[in-house]
Amino acid sequence: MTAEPPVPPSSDTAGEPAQRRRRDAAETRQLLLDAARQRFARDGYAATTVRDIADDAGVNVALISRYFTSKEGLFEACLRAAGDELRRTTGQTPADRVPETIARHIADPAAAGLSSQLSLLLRSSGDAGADEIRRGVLVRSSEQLAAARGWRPGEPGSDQILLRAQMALAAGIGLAVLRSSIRLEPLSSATEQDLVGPLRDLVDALLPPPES
Amino acid sequence: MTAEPPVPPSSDTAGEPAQRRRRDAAETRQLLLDAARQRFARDGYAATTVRDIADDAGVNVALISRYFTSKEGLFEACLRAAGDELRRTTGQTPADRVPETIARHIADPAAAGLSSQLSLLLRSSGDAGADEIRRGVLVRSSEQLAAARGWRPGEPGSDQILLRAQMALAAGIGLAVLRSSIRLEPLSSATEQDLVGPLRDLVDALLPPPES
DNA sequence: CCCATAAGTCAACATATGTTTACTTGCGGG
DNA sequence: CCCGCAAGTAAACATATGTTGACTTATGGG
Repeated sequence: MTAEPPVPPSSDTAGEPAQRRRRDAAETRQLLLDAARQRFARDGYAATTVRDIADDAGVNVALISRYFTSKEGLFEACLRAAGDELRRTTGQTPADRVPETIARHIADPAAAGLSSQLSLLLRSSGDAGADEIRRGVLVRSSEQLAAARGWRPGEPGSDQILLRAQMALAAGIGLAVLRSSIRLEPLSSATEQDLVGPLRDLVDALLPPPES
Repeated sequence: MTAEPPVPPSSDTAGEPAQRRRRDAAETRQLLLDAARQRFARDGYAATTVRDIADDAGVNVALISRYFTSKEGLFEACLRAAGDELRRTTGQTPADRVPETIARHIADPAAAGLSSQLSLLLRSSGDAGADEIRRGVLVRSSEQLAAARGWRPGEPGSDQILLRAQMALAAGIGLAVLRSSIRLEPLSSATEQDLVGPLRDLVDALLPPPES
């Protein structure tokens, strides 16, 4: 029924390869990962069905079990990928550019951006393994942020900074969810320009730059 | 099996009535509401089963359908209750006491506190009706907070304040979830004392008091 | 050119879950 | 005291969902 033939899409618009090789395990895996992250981030773990994900990715449901063992395994893979992505994007940000970086990535209209990675981090599957992974990602991220603002693991008054970094992280995650999942207006349609000012105030108030 | 007889609990410890009348529709309804709010806030809508809720409340599953029509209806009732509770607790807070109030209620060890009401507000059932209710609660709350800091509906530069109030709300919600659902340490075991300082910094930076 | 094998599909199954229907129980007014 | 009716219970049902195993098809080395 309306067989949708292979239709080589005559790549004219897309800058990316776009031409999907017809059978490519690695690419299929990645398609599933991307579709899953979006769904999990937006709707949560339990509300997302494996059939939804497979349909979004344009592949068969059974491949989820094949490539990721289970829905749970796919979720864990998404968390790990979010951890990598987070480390990559915020990794070499100069300490004083943190608010701009967060603002730019959170306001990113492309749904593939950091926004969905952040949202993903507060979704839980109830599974202990996944919870452990997420906790690790969050701890590492907050430590990274705290370190950029003067936190040193052992130092006495230093744990205050870590706590404040986690609060900043919480603010970023809450912001991402209220914007992209809940779609609260006017927050949801605020631009990067609108967000960067308040975000700078927020981060600087929570985490004053090391010396001034 | 192990019939758990009516066991009149010889009210010695509890300050509240505690002595449950054996058949009381209003009380049963409230028990269901409380149990549902806790579950929905902690685990999300889809991950919560009506049997979980009924068991927590100590009543039969069928009563959910009877009193709230459906799981969806119960969820909406929880959202409405959260809206009322939020208006009540933050309603008559003097504008300059906002951070303390938030800190006190978020740090509240009693799980019945504002913390779970806030967490509830980012859980979604996917139903349009529930989404509308939640959006209303969030909008009213942010407007209330914004008004305490100088926002006036029509005024030109005033929408900046509303945006910032929504960011503060997002921060509070993210904080509540990371603390109570995700249990991120050290954030999770931070006391009210630990939180009030950073929270004051956060709110004051985002929403400077009207005139200074 | 062929076919072994990896990549992908299909259909069935077991189970968990929201909801309903018929039944039982205890409370309170007459 | 007693019975009608509200409050509560138990079991069954339909469906949605994660997973599996047998089957089909394209691909690329020999």
